[in-house]
Amino acid sequence: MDFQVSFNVNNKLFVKDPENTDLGRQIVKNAIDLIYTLGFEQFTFKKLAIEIQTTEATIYRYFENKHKLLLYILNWYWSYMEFLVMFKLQNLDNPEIKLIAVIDLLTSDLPVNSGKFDYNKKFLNQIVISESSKAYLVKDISEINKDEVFKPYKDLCSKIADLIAEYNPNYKFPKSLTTTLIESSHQQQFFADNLPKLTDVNELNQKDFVNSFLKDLLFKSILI
Amino acid sequence: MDFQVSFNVNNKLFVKDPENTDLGRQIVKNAIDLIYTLGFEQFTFKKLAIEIQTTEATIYRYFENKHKLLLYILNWYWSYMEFLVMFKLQNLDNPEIKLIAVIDLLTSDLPVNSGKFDYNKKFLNQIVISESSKAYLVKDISEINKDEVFKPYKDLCSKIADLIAEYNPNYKFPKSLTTTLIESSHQQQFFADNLPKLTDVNELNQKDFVNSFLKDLLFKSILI
DNA sequence: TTAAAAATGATAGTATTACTACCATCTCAA
DNA sequence: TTGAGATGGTAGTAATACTATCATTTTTAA
Repeated sequence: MDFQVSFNVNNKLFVKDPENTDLGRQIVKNAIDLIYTLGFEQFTFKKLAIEIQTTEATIYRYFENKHKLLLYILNWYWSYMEFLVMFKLQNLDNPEIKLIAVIDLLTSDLPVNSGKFDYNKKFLNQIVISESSKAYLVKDISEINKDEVFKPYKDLCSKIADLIAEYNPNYKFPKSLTTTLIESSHQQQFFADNLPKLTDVNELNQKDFVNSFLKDLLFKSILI
Repeated sequence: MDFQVSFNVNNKLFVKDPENTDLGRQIVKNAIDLIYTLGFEQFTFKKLAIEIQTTEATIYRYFENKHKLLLYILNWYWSYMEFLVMFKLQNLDNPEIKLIAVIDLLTSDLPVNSGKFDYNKKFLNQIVISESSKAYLVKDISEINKDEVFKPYKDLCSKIADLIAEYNPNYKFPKSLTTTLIESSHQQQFFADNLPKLTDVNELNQKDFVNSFLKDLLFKSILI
């Protein structure tokens, strides 16, 4: 199996499309590595410029600021995730099995190969876990929301919410349950790594623990 | 009913205890107002100093940096919340009623009066909703965790987790469910305000909506 | 093929942030 | 009344988050 996946990430997120040039792809790839290594607060365009041996000015030609760059990376992730969901669900028709597949995706690492985008998927996963809420927990959210920068996230959520509604049309909170599952999958992984007393991780590995917690939460909530 | 509540907030969080002086209390009070108004990213000690007509140097005599000040404020909140939980649960012995009382607390505004601490409770609530995850989603979490700065949060969680275990001793994820409920209560309020399509808010007001969602989630999960 | 256009590099500069240092003053308590 | 502690005021530094300008290189289109 070998194919190219490509998404059109919202063009409000960049000044110049980084997918079109070597340098652009270098910027995104190394940004992922650096944000993972330093954390978003310590990450700067200056440090990134030094890393790829260019200048700040050049990076500013691609992205207005680091917040937009983070949004770009997350949008790429959410689009890829939605693609994976579609891909995994094809040929499945039992709603329960579909939902199990979704939870499995939410709690596993991204598959490594996706064509020319050799982003470090482990790092990308960790960024989503540790930094993604910083993309929306900002004072000017209503401004940036106008540019539809949360569309891929919303699309994924609405797809999952539809599966829930399919499973149990009477359940009252399909969307809120979906966002709770997604955000909780990040939180619980973060807590399991860093503040394990806030979780019930045990001898199981973390991914399995989060997976079983989320399944329990989901299926008890939507039980018919 | 009139009484004084006082908590000893972890002394690793300040250089000089702000509760002991007028200026110290001014700093905390106005920090809450400013963080609410500007958001944590735009909030600076310089702006706070101008607001209360003092200098940056003075504020640095109380707090090492703005992250510690945020932690201080959140610790105060979590300690107060634990006090409220204890207070509300006294004389209750039905585990279900206790849990309902907890959810009600998590989804309502703080009571206005608590002695000399005339912090703006509405603002404090919003700060907890919008900024609290920034306190732990940092690269040096394991460092700051050594100073027990998350103790009040952990204590509250463990208290609630105990109630869940009391209700259903066989439920496997009392702690993870607790953190999910708390964090989800913030998230859903934030989404209801800012990205309502990610939720199922309807004609109900937001607090009622979040309240009923969380109760549904909780009691279905721990059903015996 | 050549000239124009676009992309990048190099350097510099500004305002703000996140501090630290130092000294003067003021106050309150022994 | 003296002296310790709290605060004010000023200054300074390194880093951040940009913007501007100009030179060079690369691409493209006529």
